[in-house]
Amino acid sequence: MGFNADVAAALERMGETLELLGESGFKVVAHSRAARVIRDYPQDLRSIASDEKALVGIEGVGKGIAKKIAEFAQTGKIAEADKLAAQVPAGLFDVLALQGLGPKTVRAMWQELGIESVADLSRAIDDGSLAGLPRMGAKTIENIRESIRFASATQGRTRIGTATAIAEMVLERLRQVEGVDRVEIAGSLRRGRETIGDLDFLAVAQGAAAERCSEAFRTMDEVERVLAAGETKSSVQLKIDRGSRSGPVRIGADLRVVPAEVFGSAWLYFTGSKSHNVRLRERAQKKKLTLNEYGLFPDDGEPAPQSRGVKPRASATETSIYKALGLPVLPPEIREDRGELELKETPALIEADDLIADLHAHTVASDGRLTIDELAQEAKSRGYKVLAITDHSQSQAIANGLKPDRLREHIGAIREADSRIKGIRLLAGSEVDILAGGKLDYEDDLLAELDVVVASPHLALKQTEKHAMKRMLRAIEHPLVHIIGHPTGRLINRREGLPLVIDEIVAAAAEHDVALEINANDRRLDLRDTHVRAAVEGGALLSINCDAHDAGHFDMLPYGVATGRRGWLTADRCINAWGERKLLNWLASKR
DNA sequence: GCCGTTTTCGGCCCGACTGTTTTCAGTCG
Repeated sequence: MGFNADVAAALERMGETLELLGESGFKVVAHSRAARVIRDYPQDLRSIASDEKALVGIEGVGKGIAKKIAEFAQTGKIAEADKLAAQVPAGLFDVLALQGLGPKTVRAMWQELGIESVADLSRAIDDGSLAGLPRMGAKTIENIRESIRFASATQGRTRIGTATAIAEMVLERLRQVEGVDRVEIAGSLRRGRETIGDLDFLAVAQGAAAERCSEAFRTMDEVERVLAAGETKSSVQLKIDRGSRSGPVRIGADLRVVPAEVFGSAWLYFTGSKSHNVRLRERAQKKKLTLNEYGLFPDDGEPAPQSRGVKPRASATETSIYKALGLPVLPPEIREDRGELELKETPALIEADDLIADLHAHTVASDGRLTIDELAQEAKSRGYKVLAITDHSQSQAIANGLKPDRLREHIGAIREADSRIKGIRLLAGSEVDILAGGKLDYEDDLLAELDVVVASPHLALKQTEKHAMKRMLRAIEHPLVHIIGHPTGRLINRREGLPLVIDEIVAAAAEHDVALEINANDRRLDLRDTHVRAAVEGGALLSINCDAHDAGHFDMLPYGVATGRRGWLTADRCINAWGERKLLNWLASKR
C-alpha cells in the first residue's frame, strides 16, 4: 500500500537476504529496525526522499538507508537489494520463516544440501539427507517436520477479536489453578495490536503451584504441540475449533510463571514490544543500571545479578521501574518505540468510558439485525447518551441500501423513536457511499436533512493512488460530510484497501473540520494505529464507532479504543468523547 | 548499518529453553 510500506518491505527483505548470506547480525538488525520505523512513520517519506538530512534525522536511518530510500523513490527499487536477492533462492525465505529455524541452520541446509524451498526441505527429511547436517538429530528433524505442517495450516497473524476470545478462555482456566495468585495477558494482545502473532501469559505462583500452573497450561485440550516445557517458561501451539467456516484457528501461546516480587519487571518484559524493551535497557545502561525480567539492578558488569543476590532497585510493579528509569509510566498500547521514551509525562490517552456517543450503526432498514428501537435500547444499556443511525445508501444494493424515498421515511421513523425513547438521543444519519469518482450517493438536499453524514468507500477499492486520493479528498471537501467512515476500506488479512497518502488526507480533514473514523470492527480497524497517529499529529478530529450491525458488535469498542490509544489519541480530539452539547453543536454547524 | 556529553571506531539488550552436546550453539521473544 503506500510508499512507506513499500520501502519498508524492500528493506525487510534485504535484511533477510543479508541474514541468509551470512552477514553480520547487527547489519541485519539495522535493516529490520529501519524497516519497522519507516513502516510506522506518520508522514509519507516520498515527500522528503531527496532530502538526505531529513531522512537521517529519523531514528534508525543513517546515510546508507537514506540513499536507498531516495533510490527507491526515484526508481521504485533498490539496486543493491536486487543484486543480493539474486544470490538467494526465493523459496529459502519460506524456510527461514519456519518456527525453530534460523539463519545459521537454513544457510547450512542451503550450502551443504542444496535446499532451496520448503518442498526441498521436506524431501531432505524423507530421504534422510537432512540428518547428515551437524547438530541435526532425530528430535530436531521431527520438530522441523511439525513446523512445516503447522505453517501450512496457519494463515498469518490472528485478528485481535479472535485472539482476545481465546486468551480469555485460557486466563479463566489458569486462574482456577490452586495456589496461582494472578494471571495476566502480556505481549501484543496487551498492547492492543490489530493482529496477534502469539498469545503471552504471565502467572504469579511459586513452588508446587507454579508447576501445577505450567502443567495445566500444557495439558489443555486445545494444545496441539508443546514447543518448550521449562521451569518458568512453557510454549505451546493451540488449535481451537470454533465451528466457523474458515476452519480451526491455530495460534502459539507462551506462559511464564514468576514469584510476586518480580511481577512488574516480568510483565514489562513480556508485554514488549521488543524494541521498546531494547530502548528501556539502553536507558538503564546510561544510568549504570541493568534491566531484565527479574528487575532493574545496579550494573556491576557481571551478568545475571538476580542469581548473585544483588538487590534490585525496582521489580514488583511496572510503575516502580519506569519511575526508577526517570520515565513517566507508559501505557502498554504506546510501547512500540515510536518516540514514547521522549514523553515527559504519561499521556492522557482516550478510554472506553470517555465515549458517550456512537455515530455509525445499522438497522434492519439496510443490512443490520436490529430495529431502531432494539438498537437504541442496546446502545442505551451500554451507557451511550447519543446514537446515530446510519443505514447504507442506495448504491449498496447488496446491503439493501435506501433509495431517497425510503431514507426520508426512515428519517421520520428515527425522529419518532427519538421523541418516544428516553435516556438516549437518536440522530438520523446515513452511511453514504463515496462513489468511485468522489461523488456522494445522495443529492445535497437530502443529505442536508440528515443530522449525521458518514461518508464511506465501499466499492472500487483497488483504485490507483491518484484516483483514490482525488476521490477521498472530494468527499472530505463536501460541506455536508461529518465523518469519513473506514477511510481506506481495508479488511485485515484480506484486502489492502485504498492506497491513500495519509498526511494529505489528514491535512484536508483538518482544514475542512471533518472527522476520520476509527472503525472498531476488528476485521477493519480502519484507520489503523499509525494513521491515527498521523491524524493526531496533523490536527484532524477522529471518531471511534462500532459500525454495529448487531447487538454483539458493540463489544468491539475496546479494539477501536486500543487503536486510538496506539495512535496517541486523547479524548479532546475524539468527537465521540465530547460532551453531548458540544457534539450536537458541531454536527449542527455543518447544516 | 547505526550511533556517539567519556567515542567518528568499536561497540551494538538479556535470558530461557532445546537438542546435541561433554560445555554450548542456535533460536526465540
